[in-house]
Amino acid sequence: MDELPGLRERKKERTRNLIAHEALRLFREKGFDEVSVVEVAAAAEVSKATLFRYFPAKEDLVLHRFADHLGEAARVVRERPPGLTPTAALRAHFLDRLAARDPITGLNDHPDVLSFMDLLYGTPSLQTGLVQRYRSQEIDALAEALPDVADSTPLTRRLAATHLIVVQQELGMENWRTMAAGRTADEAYDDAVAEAERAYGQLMTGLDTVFPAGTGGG
Amino acid sequence: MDELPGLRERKKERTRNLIAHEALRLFREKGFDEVSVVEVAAAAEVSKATLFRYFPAKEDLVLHRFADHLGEAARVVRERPPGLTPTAALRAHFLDRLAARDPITGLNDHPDVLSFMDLLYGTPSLQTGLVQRYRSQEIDALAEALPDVADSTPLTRRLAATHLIVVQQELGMENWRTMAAGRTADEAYDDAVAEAERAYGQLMTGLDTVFPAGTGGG
DNA sequence: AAAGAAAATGCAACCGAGTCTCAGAAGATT
DNA sequence: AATCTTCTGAGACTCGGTTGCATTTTCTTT
Repeated sequence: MDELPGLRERKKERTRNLIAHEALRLFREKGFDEVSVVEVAAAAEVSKATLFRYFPAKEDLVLHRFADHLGEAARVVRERPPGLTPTAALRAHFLDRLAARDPITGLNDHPDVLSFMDLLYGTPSLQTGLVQRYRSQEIDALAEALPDVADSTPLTRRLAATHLIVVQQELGMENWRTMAAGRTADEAYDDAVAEAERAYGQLMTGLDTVFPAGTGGG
Repeated sequence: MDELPGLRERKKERTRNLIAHEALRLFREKGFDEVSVVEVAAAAEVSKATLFRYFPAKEDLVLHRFADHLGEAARVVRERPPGLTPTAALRAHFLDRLAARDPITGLNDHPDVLSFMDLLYGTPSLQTGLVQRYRSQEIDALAEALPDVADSTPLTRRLAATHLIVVQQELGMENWRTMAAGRTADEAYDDAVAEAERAYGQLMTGLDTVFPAGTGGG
Protein backbone atom coordinates (compact mmCIF):
# COMPACT_ATOMS: atom_id res chain seq x y z
CA MET A 1 0.00 0.00 0.00
CA ASP A 2 1.33 3.44 -0.83
CA GLU A 3 0.71 5.93 1.93
CA LEU A 4 1.63 9.48 1.05
CA PRO A 5 1.88 10.79 -2.50
CA GLY A 6 5.44 10.47 -3.74
CA LEU A 7 7.41 13.07 -5.63
CA ARG A 8 6.06 11.74 -8.88
CA GLU A 9 2.46 12.21 -7.90
CA ARG A 10 3.04 15.71 -6.63
CA LYS A 11 4.82 16.68 -9.80
CA LYS A 12 1.99 15.32 -11.89
CA GLU A 13 -0.51 17.31 -9.90
CA ARG A 14 1.57 20.46 -10.33
CA THR A 15 1.88 19.93 -14.07
CA ARG A 16 -1.83 19.29 -14.36
CA ASN A 17 -2.68 22.50 -12.56
CA LEU A 18 -0.13 24.46 -14.53
CA ILE A 19 -1.53 23.31 -17.85
CA ALA A 20 -5.12 24.10 -16.87
CA HIS A 21 -4.06 27.45 -15.47
CA GLU A 22 -2.19 28.54 -18.57
CA ALA A 23 -5.02 27.28 -20.73
CA LEU A 24 -7.60 29.32 -18.89
CA ARG A 25 -5.41 32.38 -18.98
CA LEU A 26 -5.03 32.13 -22.74
CA PHE A 27 -8.68 31.28 -23.32
CA ARG A 28 -9.83 34.31 -21.39
CA GLU A 29 -7.36 36.49 -23.18
CA LYS A 30 -8.02 35.44 -26.76
CA GLY A 31 -11.08 33.20 -26.74
CA PHE A 32 -11.34 29.43 -26.72
CA ASP A 33 -11.36 28.93 -30.47
CA GLU A 34 -8.54 31.35 -31.07
CA VAL A 35 -6.10 29.39 -28.93
CA SER A 36 -4.68 26.14 -30.23
CA VAL A 37 -3.66 23.30 -27.96
CA VAL A 38 -0.06 23.62 -29.09
CA GLU A 39 -0.15 27.19 -27.85
CA VAL A 40 -1.39 26.00 -24.48
CA ALA A 41 1.20 23.27 -24.40
CA ALA A 42 3.93 25.75 -25.21
CA ALA A 43 2.75 28.15 -22.50
CA ALA A 44 2.82 25.34 -19.97
CA GLU A 45 6.16 24.15 -21.35
CA VAL A 46 5.01 20.65 -22.11
CA SER A 47 4.57 18.82 -25.37
CA LYS A 48 1.23 18.47 -27.08
CA ALA A 49 1.24 14.74 -26.39
CA THR A 50 1.73 15.34 -22.70
CA LEU A 51 -1.12 17.81 -22.60
CA PHE A 52 -3.41 15.15 -24.00
CA ARG A 53 -2.14 12.67 -21.46
CA TYR A 54 -3.47 14.93 -18.74
CA PHE A 55 -6.65 16.08 -20.46
CA PRO A 56 -8.54 13.86 -22.90
CA ALA A 57 -9.79 16.80 -24.95
CA LYS A 58 -9.33 20.52 -25.30
CA GLU A 59 -12.66 21.15 -23.59
CA ASP A 60 -11.52 19.35 -20.48
CA LEU A 61 -9.00 22.09 -19.86
CA VAL A 62 -11.99 24.21 -18.92
CA LEU A 63 -13.87 21.48 -17.09
CA HIS A 64 -10.99 21.26 -14.63
CA ARG A 65 -12.25 24.36 -12.86
CA PHE A 66 -15.53 22.96 -11.65
CA ALA A 67 -14.66 19.28 -11.61
CA ASP A 68 -15.24 19.20 -7.87
CA HIS A 69 -18.90 20.04 -8.32
CA LEU A 70 -19.52 16.78 -10.16
CA GLY A 71 -22.34 14.78 -8.66
CA GLU A 72 -23.42 17.56 -6.34
CA ALA A 73 -27.10 17.25 -7.18
CA ALA A 74 -27.00 13.51 -6.58
CA ARG A 75 -25.37 14.07 -3.22
CA VAL A 76 -27.93 16.67 -2.21
CA VAL A 77 -30.77 14.27 -2.93
CA ARG A 78 -29.10 11.39 -1.16
CA GLU A 79 -28.42 13.39 1.96
CA ARG A 80 -31.66 15.30 2.05
CA PRO A 81 -33.34 15.63 5.43
CA PRO A 82 -36.51 13.64 6.03
CA GLY A 83 -39.63 15.43 4.92
CA LEU A 84 -38.12 16.88 1.80
CA THR A 85 -38.85 15.59 -1.64
CA PRO A 86 -35.93 15.49 -4.08
CA THR A 87 -37.29 18.54 -5.83
CA ALA A 88 -37.70 20.43 -2.60
CA ALA A 89 -34.23 19.48 -1.48
CA LEU A 90 -32.66 20.68 -4.71
CA ARG A 91 -34.72 23.83 -4.60
CA ALA A 92 -33.59 24.57 -1.06
CA HIS A 93 -30.01 23.84 -1.97
CA PHE A 94 -30.10 26.15 -4.95
CA LEU A 95 -31.63 28.95 -2.92
CA ASP A 96 -28.97 28.44 -0.32
CA ARG A 97 -26.18 28.63 -2.91
CA LEU A 98 -27.88 31.69 -4.36
CA ALA A 99 -27.78 33.45 -1.01
CA ALA A 100 -24.11 32.56 -0.72
CA ARG A 101 -23.46 33.94 -4.21
CA ASP A 102 -21.91 30.61 -5.16
CA PRO A 103 -20.39 30.94 -8.64
CA ILE A 104 -22.20 27.78 -9.65
CA THR A 105 -25.51 29.65 -9.50
CA GLY A 106 -24.25 32.22 -11.95
CA LEU A 107 -25.12 34.97 -9.48
CA ASN A 108 -21.63 36.30 -8.91
CA ASP A 109 -20.13 39.43 -10.31
CA HIS A 110 -16.50 38.98 -9.39
CA PRO A 111 -14.49 39.75 -12.53
CA ASP A 112 -12.70 36.47 -12.25
CA VAL A 113 -15.90 34.45 -12.06
CA LEU A 114 -17.60 36.56 -14.65
CA SER A 115 -14.90 36.16 -17.25
CA PHE A 116 -14.94 32.45 -16.70
CA MET A 117 -18.68 32.29 -17.22
CA ASP A 118 -18.36 34.45 -20.31
CA LEU A 119 -15.96 31.89 -21.64
CA LEU A 120 -18.08 28.91 -20.70
CA TYR A 121 -21.49 30.14 -21.78
CA GLY A 122 -20.42 32.53 -24.48
CA THR A 123 -18.42 30.05 -26.54
CA PRO A 124 -20.73 27.97 -28.73
CA SER A 125 -18.31 25.08 -29.03
CA LEU A 126 -18.02 24.90 -25.26
CA GLN A 127 -21.72 25.37 -24.75
CA THR A 128 -22.65 22.45 -26.96
CA GLY A 129 -19.64 20.38 -26.14
CA LEU A 130 -18.76 20.80 -22.51
CA VAL A 131 -21.92 22.06 -20.84
CA GLN A 132 -24.00 19.37 -22.45
CA ARG A 133 -21.56 16.68 -21.38
CA TYR A 134 -21.46 18.01 -17.86
CA ARG A 135 -25.24 18.01 -17.88
CA SER A 136 -25.36 14.39 -18.96
CA GLN A 137 -23.06 13.33 -16.19
CA GLU A 138 -25.12 15.16 -13.61
CA ILE A 139 -28.28 13.58 -14.93
CA ASP A 140 -26.85 10.08 -14.84
CA ALA A 141 -25.65 10.55 -11.29
CA LEU A 142 -28.91 12.07 -10.11
CA ALA A 143 -31.01 9.40 -11.78
CA GLU A 144 -29.27 6.82 -9.63
CA ALA A 145 -29.76 8.85 -6.51
CA LEU A 146 -33.50 9.19 -6.92
CA PRO A 147 -35.53 6.82 -4.74
CA ASP A 148 -36.83 3.68 -6.38
CA VAL A 149 -40.48 4.23 -5.61
CA ALA A 150 -43.45 2.01 -6.36
CA ASP A 151 -44.42 2.81 -9.92
CA SER A 152 -41.17 4.31 -11.10
CA THR A 153 -39.25 2.87 -14.01
CA PRO A 154 -35.67 3.56 -15.01
CA LEU A 155 -37.09 5.92 -17.56
CA THR A 156 -39.19 7.73 -14.96
CA ARG A 157 -36.14 8.37 -12.84
CA ARG A 158 -34.06 9.41 -15.79
CA LEU A 159 -36.70 11.87 -16.89
CA ALA A 160 -37.13 13.33 -13.43
CA ALA A 161 -33.37 13.70 -13.11
CA THR A 162 -33.21 15.46 -16.44
CA HIS A 163 -35.95 17.89 -15.50
CA LEU A 164 -34.23 18.71 -12.24
CA ILE A 165 -30.75 19.21 -13.64
CA VAL A 166 -32.03 21.27 -16.53
CA VAL A 167 -33.79 23.65 -14.18
CA GLN A 168 -30.67 24.14 -12.13
CA GLN A 169 -28.42 24.72 -15.11
CA GLU A 170 -30.82 27.00 -16.94
CA LEU A 171 -31.20 29.09 -13.82
CA GLY A 172 -27.43 29.35 -13.73
CA MET A 173 -27.30 30.48 -17.32
CA GLU A 174 -30.06 32.99 -16.79
CA ASN A 175 -28.22 34.51 -13.88
CA TRP A 176 -25.07 34.72 -15.93
CA ARG A 177 -26.98 36.58 -18.63
CA THR A 178 -28.11 39.05 -16.02
CA MET A 179 -24.55 39.52 -14.80
CA ALA A 180 -23.28 39.82 -18.37
CA ALA A 181 -25.85 42.55 -18.94
CA GLY A 182 -24.18 44.56 -16.21
CA ARG A 183 -26.34 44.12 -13.13
CA THR A 184 -24.63 43.38 -9.85
CA ALA A 185 -25.27 40.16 -7.98
CA ASP A 186 -26.88 42.02 -5.09
CA GLU A 187 -29.20 43.93 -7.37
CA ALA A 188 -30.29 40.79 -9.16
CA TYR A 189 -30.64 38.61 -6.09
CA ASP A 190 -34.36 39.10 -5.48
CA ASP A 191 -35.23 38.43 -9.09
CA ALA A 192 -32.99 35.39 -9.12
CA VAL A 193 -34.79 33.99 -6.10
CA ALA A 194 -38.15 34.61 -7.71
CA GLU A 195 -37.10 32.92 -10.93
CA ALA A 196 -35.74 29.95 -9.04
CA GLU A 197 -38.92 29.55 -7.07
CA ARG A 198 -40.99 29.82 -10.19
CA ALA A 199 -38.88 27.26 -12.03
CA TYR A 200 -38.90 24.69 -9.25
CA GLY A 201 -42.53 25.40 -8.52
CA GLN A 202 -43.35 24.69 -12.12
CA LEU A 203 -41.77 21.29 -11.69
CA MET A 204 -43.60 20.52 -8.49
CA THR A 205 -47.04 21.48 -9.64
CA GLY A 206 -46.70 20.41 -13.25
CA LEU A 207 -46.66 22.35 -16.46
CA ASP A 208 -50.40 22.41 -16.95
CA THR A 209 -50.92 24.80 -14.09
CA VAL A 210 -48.72 27.25 -15.95
CA PHE A 211 -49.43 26.83 -19.63
CA PRO A 212 -53.10 26.87 -20.49
CA ALA A 213 -55.30 25.34 -23.16
CA GLY A 214 -55.30 26.49 -26.76
CA THR A 215 -57.13 29.51 -28.05
CA GLY A 216 -58.63 27.69 -30.99
CA GLY A 217 -57.46 30.20 -33.51
CA GLY A 218 -56.44 28.77 -36.91
CA MET B 1 -39.42 35.36 -60.68
CA ASP B 2 -38.33 31.75 -61.13
CA GLU B 3 -41.25 29.38 -61.20
CA LEU B 4 -40.17 25.75 -61.37
CA PRO B 5 -36.78 24.55 -60.19
CA GLY B 6 -34.29 24.68 -63.04
CA LEU B 7 -31.89 21.99 -64.07
CA ARG B 8 -29.31 23.33 -61.70
CA GLU B 9 -31.53 22.98 -58.65
CA ARG B 10 -32.67 19.52 -59.60
CA LYS B 11 -29.10 18.38 -60.08
CA LYS B 12 -28.10 19.79 -56.73
CA GLU B 13 -30.96 18.00 -55.08
CA ARG B 14 -29.95 14.74 -56.74
CA THR B 15 -26.34 15.14 -55.66
CA ARG B 16 -27.40 15.96 -52.15
CA ASN B 17 -29.55 12.88 -51.91
CA LEU B 18 -26.88 10.72 -53.45
CA ILE B 19 -24.25 11.83 -50.96
CA ALA B 20 -26.53 11.29 -47.98
CA HIS B 21 -27.62 7.93 -49.34
CA GLU B 22 -24.11 6.64 -49.86
CA ALA B 23 -23.09 7.98 -46.49
CA LEU B 24 -25.87 6.16 -44.71
CA ARG B 25 -25.14 2.96 -46.59
CA LEU B 26 -21.50 3.07 -45.52
CA PHE B 27 -22.28 4.10 -41.96
CA ARG B 28 -24.68 1.22 -41.51
CA GLU B 29 -22.20 -1.16 -43.05
CA LYS B 30 -19.07 -0.20 -41.11
CA GLY B 31 -20.12 2.21 -38.39
CA PHE B 32 -20.04 5.98 -38.28
CA ASP B 33 -16.56 6.36 -36.87
CA GLU B 34 -15.06 3.76 -39.18
CA VAL B 35 -16.04 5.64 -42.31
CA SER B 36 -14.11 8.75 -43.27
CA VAL B 37 -15.68 11.60 -45.17
CA VAL B 38 -13.32 11.07 -48.08
CA GLU B 39 -14.68 7.54 -48.32
CA VAL B 40 -18.21 8.90 -48.49
CA ALA B 41 -17.18 11.49 -51.03
CA ALA B 42 -15.53 8.84 -53.17
CA ALA B 43 -18.60 6.61 -53.00
CA ALA B 44 -20.78 9.50 -54.14
CA GLU B 45 -18.20 10.44 -56.75
CA VAL B 46 -17.73 13.99 -55.55
CA SER B 47 -14.77 15.73 -53.99
CA LYS B 48 -14.40 16.21 -50.28
CA ALA B 49 -14.86 19.95 -50.68
CA THR B 50 -18.14 19.44 -52.49
CA LEU B 51 -19.42 17.15 -49.80
CA PHE B 52 -18.82 19.87 -47.24
CA ARG B 53 -20.56 22.37 -49.47
CA TYR B 54 -23.71 20.28 -49.15
CA PHE B 55 -23.35 19.25 -45.52
CA PRO B 56 -21.69 21.50 -42.96
CA ALA B 57 -20.41 18.56 -40.91
CA LYS B 58 -20.11 14.81 -41.05
CA GLU B 59 -22.98 14.43 -38.58
CA ASP B 60 -25.33 16.27 -40.89
CA LEU B 61 -25.11 13.41 -43.34
CA VAL B 62 -27.21 11.51 -40.84
CA LEU B 63 -29.46 14.40 -39.91
CA HIS B 64 -30.65 14.56 -43.50
CA ARG B 65 -32.92 11.61 -42.90
CA PHE B 66 -35.20 13.27 -40.37
CA ALA B 67 -34.67 16.88 -41.34
CA ASP B 68 -38.34 17.15 -42.24
CA HIS B 69 -39.37 16.52 -38.65
CA LEU B 70 -37.70 19.74 -37.51
CA GLY B 71 -40.03 21.97 -35.57
CA GLU B 72 -42.73 19.35 -35.35
CA ALA B 73 -43.33 19.86 -31.64
CA ALA B 74 -43.62 23.60 -32.12
CA ARG B 75 -46.14 23.09 -34.89
CA VAL B 76 -48.22 20.68 -32.82
CA VAL B 77 -48.46 23.21 -30.02
CA ARG B 78 -49.29 26.07 -32.37
CA GLU B 79 -52.03 24.17 -34.11
CA ARG B 80 -53.46 22.45 -31.07
CA PRO B 81 -57.24 22.35 -30.80
CA PRO B 82 -58.89 24.55 -28.19
CA GLY B 83 -59.18 22.94 -24.82
CA LEU B 84 -55.79 21.25 -24.96
CA THR B 85 -52.81 22.45 -23.00
CA PRO B 86 -49.46 22.28 -24.77
CA THR B 87 -48.52 19.25 -22.72
CA ALA B 88 -51.80 17.51 -23.50
CA ALA B 89 -51.43 18.30 -27.18
CA LEU B 90 -47.93 16.88 -27.33
CA ARG B 91 -49.03 13.87 -25.36
CA ALA B 92 -51.89 13.19 -27.72
CA HIS B 93 -49.64 13.68 -30.70
CA PHE B 94 -47.07 11.26 -29.38
CA LEU B 95 -49.71 8.64 -28.63
CA ASP B 96 -51.06 9.08 -32.11
CA ARG B 97 -47.61 8.64 -33.67
CA LEU B 98 -47.11 5.63 -31.44
CA ALA B 99 -50.27 4.00 -32.74
CA ALA B 100 -49.09 4.69 -36.29
CA ARG B 101 -45.70 3.13 -35.49
CA ASP B 102 -44.04 6.30 -36.69
CA PRO B 103 -40.26 5.74 -36.74
CA ILE B 104 -39.84 8.95 -34.79
CA THR B 105 -41.35 7.30 -31.73
CA GLY B 106 -38.75 4.56 -31.87
CA LEU B 107 -41.54 1.98 -31.90
CA ASN B 108 -40.81 0.48 -35.28
CA ASP B 109 -39.13 -2.81 -36.01
CA HIS B 110 -38.59 -2.55 -39.75
CA PRO B 111 -34.98 -3.56 -40.35
CA ASP B 112 -34.35 -0.36 -42.22
CA VAL B 113 -35.63 1.84 -39.44
CA LEU B 114 -34.00 -0.28 -36.80
CA SER B 115 -30.55 -0.16 -38.31
CA PHE B 116 -30.85 3.58 -38.63
CA MET B 117 -31.77 3.94 -34.99
CA ASP B 118 -28.92 1.64 -34.02
CA LEU B 119 -26.64 4.01 -35.84
CA LEU B 120 -28.13 7.13 -34.35
CA TYR B 121 -28.50 6.06 -30.74
CA GLY B 122 -25.73 3.51 -30.62
CA THR B 123 -22.92 5.78 -31.77
CA PRO B 124 -21.64 7.92 -28.90
CA SER B 125 -20.31 10.64 -31.12
CA LEU B 126 -23.68 10.96 -32.82
CA GLN B 127 -25.56 10.71 -29.57
CA THR B 128 -23.67 13.60 -27.98
CA GLY B 129 -23.20 15.53 -31.16
CA LEU B 130 -26.24 15.20 -33.34
CA VAL B 131 -29.06 14.18 -31.01
CA GLN B 132 -28.18 16.93 -28.59
CA ARG B 133 -28.09 19.51 -31.35
CA TYR B 134 -31.39 18.33 -32.74
CA ARG B 135 -32.80 18.55 -29.24
CA SER B 136 -31.64 22.13 -28.86
CA GLN B 137 -33.27 23.16 -32.09
CA GLU B 138 -36.55 21.56 -31.10
CA ILE B 139 -36.41 23.27 -27.74
CA ASP B 140 -35.74 26.67 -29.23
CA ALA B 141 -38.60 26.29 -31.67
CA LEU B 142 -41.01 25.01 -29.07
CA ALA B 143 -40.12 27.74 -26.60
CA GLU B 144 -41.27 30.29 -29.13
CA ALA B 145 -44.47 28.41 -29.80
CA LEU B 146 -45.53 28.29 -26.16
CA PRO B 147 -48.17 30.86 -25.25
CA ASP B 148 -46.97 34.01 -23.55
CA VAL B 149 -49.10 33.71 -20.45
CA ALA B 150 -49.40 36.07 -17.52
CA ASP B 151 -46.55 35.19 -15.22
CA SER B 152 -44.31 33.45 -17.69
CA THR B 153 -40.81 34.64 -18.40
CA PRO B 154 -38.55 33.72 -21.30
CA LEU B 155 -36.89 31.33 -18.91
CA THR B 156 -40.19 29.78 -17.92
CA ARG B 157 -41.02 29.02 -21.51
CA ARG B 158 -37.56 27.74 -22.24
CA LEU B 159 -37.73 25.40 -19.29
CA ALA B 160 -41.15 24.11 -20.16
CA ALA B 161 -40.03 23.53 -23.74
CA THR B 162 -37.01 21.64 -22.53
CA HIS B 163 -39.06 19.41 -20.27
CA LEU B 164 -41.47 18.63 -23.07
CA ILE B 165 -38.87 17.85 -25.72
CA VAL B 166 -36.82 15.78 -23.36
CA VAL B 167 -39.81 13.60 -22.54
CA GLN B 168 -40.54 13.00 -26.19
CA GLN B 169 -36.98 12.16 -27.10
CA GLU B 170 -36.33 9.97 -24.10
CA LEU B 171 -39.48 8.03 -24.85
CA GLY B 172 -38.15 7.54 -28.34
CA MET B 173 -34.85 6.27 -27.06
CA GLU B 174 -36.53 3.95 -24.63
CA ASN B 175 -38.63 2.44 -27.37
CA TRP B 176 -35.54 1.96 -29.47
CA ARG B 177 -33.88 0.11 -26.60
CA THR B 178 -36.88 -2.18 -26.46
CA MET B 179 -36.67 -2.81 -30.20
CA ALA B 180 -32.93 -3.32 -30.02
CA ALA B 181 -33.54 -5.92 -27.31
CA GLY B 182 -35.54 -7.91 -29.83
CA ARG B 183 -39.20 -7.24 -29.02
CA THR B 184 -41.53 -6.44 -31.87
CA ALA B 185 -43.29 -3.13 -32.13
CA ASP B 186 -46.68 -4.75 -31.68
CA GLU B 187 -45.58 -6.62 -28.58
CA ALA B 188 -44.16 -3.51 -27.02
CA TYR B 189 -46.98 -1.19 -27.95
CA ASP B 190 -49.00 -1.43 -24.74
CA ASP B 191 -45.97 -0.85 -22.58
CA ALA B 192 -44.90 2.05 -24.75
CA VAL B 193 -48.29 3.67 -24.30
CA ALA B 194 -48.12 3.18 -20.57
CA GLU B 195 -44.64 4.69 -20.37
CA ALA B 196 -45.67 7.65 -22.46
CA GLU B 197 -48.69 8.32 -20.31
CA ARG B 198 -46.60 8.04 -17.19
CA ALA B 199 -43.95 10.39 -18.53
CA TYR B 200 -46.36 13.06 -19.68
CA GLY B 201 -48.48 12.60 -16.58
CA GLN B 202 -45.42 13.24 -14.47
CA LEU B 203 -45.01 16.54 -16.23
CA MET B 204 -48.63 17.54 -15.82
CA THR B 205 -48.92 16.74 -12.15
CA GLY B 206 -45.42 17.64 -11.15
CA LEU B 207 -42.55 15.59 -9.86
CA ASP B 208 -43.52 15.74 -6.23
CA THR B 209 -46.50 13.49 -6.75
CA VAL B 210 -44.10 10.85 -7.96
CA PHE B 211 -40.95 11.15 -5.90
CA PRO B 212 -41.57 11.33 -2.18
CA ALA B 213 -39.86 12.87 0.79
CA GLY B 214 -36.61 11.55 2.21
CA THR B 215 -36.29 8.59 4.53
CA GLY B 216 -34.02 10.39 6.91
CA GLY B 217 -31.44 7.65 6.95
CA GLY B 218 -27.78 8.85 7.08
C1' DA C 1 -26.91 29.80 -81.64
C1' DA C 2 -22.87 32.42 -79.48
C1' DA C 3 -20.94 34.83 -75.84
C1' DG C 4 -20.51 36.13 -71.32
C1' DA C 5 -22.03 36.15 -66.37
C1' DA C 6 -22.82 33.18 -62.45
C1' DA C 7 -22.55 29.24 -59.99
C1' DA C 8 -20.80 24.61 -58.99
C1' DT C 9 -16.96 21.61 -58.99
C1' DG C 10 -12.23 19.43 -58.36
C1' DC C 11 -7.76 19.85 -56.77
C1' DA C 12 -4.42 20.66 -53.58
C1' DA C 13 -2.57 22.88 -49.88
C1' DC C 14 -3.54 24.05 -45.35
C1' DC C 15 -5.07 24.10 -40.24
C1' DG C 16 -6.16 22.15 -35.73
C1' DA C 17 -7.50 18.22 -32.74
C1' DG C 18 -6.16 13.95 -31.35
C1' DT C 19 -3.28 9.36 -31.70
C1' DC C 20 0.86 6.60 -32.04
C1' DT C 21 5.66 5.15 -31.89
C1' DC C 22 9.91 5.34 -30.03
C1' DA C 23 13.87 6.81 -27.82
C1' DG C 24 15.43 8.97 -23.76
C1' DA C 25 14.88 11.14 -19.13
C1' DA C 26 13.37 10.97 -14.41
C1' DG C 27 11.40 8.81 -10.37
C1' DA C 28 11.10 4.59 -7.73
C1' DT C 29 13.34 0.22 -6.01
C1' DT C 30 16.92 -3.12 -4.43
C1' DA D 1 25.03 2.62 -8.14
C1' DA D 2 22.08 -0.47 -11.14
C1' DT D 3 17.75 -1.67 -12.58
C1' DC D 4 13.02 -1.26 -13.49
C1' DT D 5 9.06 1.44 -14.26
C1' DT D 6 6.80 5.42 -15.53
C1' DC D 7 6.65 9.83 -17.80
C1' DT D 8 8.01 12.77 -21.39
C1' DG D 9 9.30 15.06 -26.02
C1' DA D 10 9.68 14.78 -30.80
C1' DG D 11 7.73 13.86 -34.94
C1' DA D 12 4.95 11.57 -38.09
C1' DC D 13 0.26 10.47 -39.00
C1' DT D 14 -5.06 10.44 -39.45
C1' DC D 15 -9.18 12.83 -39.90
C1' DG D 16 -12.56 16.66 -40.01
C1' DG D 17 -13.04 20.91 -41.98
C1' DT D 18 -11.52 25.31 -44.69
C1' DT D 19 -9.58 28.01 -48.38
C1' DG D 20 -7.86 29.66 -52.91
C1' DC D 21 -7.85 28.93 -57.58
C1' DA D 22 -8.53 27.11 -62.05
C1' DT D 23 -11.97 24.52 -64.69
C1' DT D 24 -16.28 23.10 -65.97
C1' DT D 25 -21.30 23.47 -66.17
C1' DT D 26 -25.54 25.88 -66.21
C1' DC D 27 -28.18 30.15 -66.79
C1' DT D 28 -28.81 34.40 -69.18
C1' DT D 29 -28.40 37.80 -72.77
C1' DT D 30 -28.13 39.30 -77.26
